[in-house]
This record gives sequence, C-alpha cells and structure tokens, in this order.
Amino acid sequence: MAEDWTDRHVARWKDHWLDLAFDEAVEGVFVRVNRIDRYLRRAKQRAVAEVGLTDFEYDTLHVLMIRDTPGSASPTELATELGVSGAGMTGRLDGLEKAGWVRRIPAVDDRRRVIVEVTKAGMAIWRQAMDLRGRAEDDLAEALTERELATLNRLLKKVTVRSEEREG
Amino acid sequence: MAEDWTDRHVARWKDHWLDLAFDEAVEGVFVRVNRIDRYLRRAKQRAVAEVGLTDFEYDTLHVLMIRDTPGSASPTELATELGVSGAGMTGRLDGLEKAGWVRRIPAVDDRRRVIVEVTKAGMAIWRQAMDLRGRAEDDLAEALTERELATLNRLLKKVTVRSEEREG
DNA sequence: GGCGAATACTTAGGTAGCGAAGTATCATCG
DNA sequence: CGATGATACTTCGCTACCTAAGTATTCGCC
Repeated sequence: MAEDWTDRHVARWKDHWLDLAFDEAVEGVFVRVNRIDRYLRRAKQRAVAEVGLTDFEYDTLHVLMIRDTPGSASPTELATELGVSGAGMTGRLDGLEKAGWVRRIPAVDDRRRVIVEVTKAGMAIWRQAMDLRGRAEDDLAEALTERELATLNRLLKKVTVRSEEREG
Repeated sequence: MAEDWTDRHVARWKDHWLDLAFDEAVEGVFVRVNRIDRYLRRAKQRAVAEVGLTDFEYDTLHVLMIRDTPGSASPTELATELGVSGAGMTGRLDGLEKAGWVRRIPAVDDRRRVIVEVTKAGMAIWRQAMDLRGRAEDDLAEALTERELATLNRLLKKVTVRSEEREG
C-alpha cells in the first residue's frame, strides 16, 4: 500500500531524532488513531455547520441525547460528560435555550436543581446532523471489509479496556 | 472480555434509537478511536503540565520540532499545521518568545517573513514532555502483543489512506 | 520602472470558555 | 431546631482564539 501521512511522519522522526527512544509500531498506531479522530472531527464540523449548528451546540445536544435518559439531564451532568466547566455550561445552555433547542425546567424536589430538556426542534436538528455525520463515518468504514472491521474492533477494545483501567 | 464504555454506549443506542439506522461495528470502531484519542489527549495534558507548559505551548513546540526542518519554521506554516488562525499564531508566539522557548528572526531574503526558531531551553522542555508522553503511550500499547500491534497498524492505515484521499 | 495584486505578518474587536467567588437551597448533627 | 457544611447553579474577570481590517513588503506585467 502507498504511504500515508503517518509513514512520512515516522520516517522523518527516525532521520532527525535517532537519540530519542521510540517504537515505530506504537507511534504508528497512536498517530493514526489521532489522524482518524482529527479527520472525523472535521467531518463532523462540516456536517454540523451545514444544518446550522455550531460545534459546541451540537456536542451539547449530542451528549444530552445519547444518555440513559435521552433528552433530559442536569447542567452538572452535561458539563462533566462534555469536559467543560460549570460556568461554561451555563453559557452554552443560555445560547441553546435562546435558540429554542433546549428548555430549562426547575426541579420540583430540589430547588437548587435545574433540568435541561431538549425541545422538538432541538431533537430534529440533532437528528439531521447525526445523519450527515453517519454518512461520513460509513464512507470511511468502506475502506474495510466486515471481517477487518471486526478485527479492528477487537484490537481497539483491548486498548480502551486498558485506558479505562488507568482512569479508574 | 469485559465490556468497555463503547459497548455500553452502543447498547444504550440500540435501546433508545432503534429508528436511526446504524452499523454497530462501524460505530464501535470510531467511538473507540475517539475514546483512545481522548485518553491520550488527557495523558498529554498531564505530562505537559508536569514540566510546566500549557497545552498549546507544547503543541506549538511540537509541530516546530517534528517538521522536515526541525526547530525552524514560519508562523504561517505553524498556523496551518496546528489548525490555528494567523492571528492566533501571533499570540502563541508572543507567549513562547516571552517565556524564552522560541525566537523570532527576520528573514534576510524577504523582509515580510519571520523565521521562528526553537531555543535550547525550548528544545529541552519539549524533550522532557515527550518523554513523559511516550511513557503513557507505551503503557497503553502493552495491552497488545507485537503481532496485534502490527495488525492494528495495517488496518488503521487502510482507514487513514482513505481519509487522506478524501481530503485531497 | 512603476502600479496593482498578492503575500506575510500584526493589530482590533468580539466570543467561548476557565477558575474563583457569589447566591440560594438542602443535609447533617449537636 | 439551628448552625455549619455541602451542593447546584450563576455571575465576574481574564485568556486564547477567531474574523476582519491594517501595515509592510514583494511579485507580475504592461
């Protein structure tokens, strides 16, 4: 197979940084993981822009929708899952609420709490973006056979399992 | 093998969004790619913070060092490779220069141009961070045998090759 | 050779996000 | 019950970054 960006990266590395210990295979795997993620991030950005959402609006709707209780969560839960600060979450929700994609409802049993709920319009636009995004993923996946996809999943899972052990 | 975050994610998906077409294997691969990248991003942040760099300072030094002409580049080249605007680059370089990790040198043949050069201190701190970062990667990679690592590289490369075709 | 377009970088004004402090509510325990 | 601490969210001041406009230099072409 022709070389990819990673091959060139690793070759450059070997040329210039001989003294820095490194394992080509390890470097290759993680650089490629990063390149694929980067490509999909950009594809997502295009998809999301096309339906008229900003990146962070989509991300917020997305974690709201893929939860165990889809379409409903507290600001704190969303912030944690998005890796964003509480303050940042307040800002995002202000925007989403103004745009009409989300509602803030005061919780009845605990008046400190707020429940964030997706609106019909919010769900609709999220689905539109999801659809576009899924197409980009399917397109990439066509580079592999069913069998290869299964193998890839098996090997990647060994890595994610370890990473989750490390995170505790 | 026990389930990972992705397994739970996919299971949830099937429960709640039956009507949205999706391929489990495809979703699994790309979600895992994203989870691994996310884990390594955080590991990098920890490594980088430990030696006393911010995330974006390290990133900038890093692309400066891994180029064909290591330790030397124009602001525009760096901005492109980092996916940052020209204005953003100016800001980053101001900080890096102030901290003494980088120098701005006027180009002799074209007085519009500036050459960014890493200093000794900049190279030293980058290497420190690289070392820590490499350890996190090696640790993850130990989840796989040599053979599995090779297979993983081969399959991932099929995907990156396709993504690079798409990008033109 | 000189004038308009292109290039390389910086400055200016605005936005998303962060950490820390603030406000309101609830839980614990004497 | 009442005081102290914990929790849930918001407000405030600051930073990094973006787009667009500005400045300086070089290129292309008659």
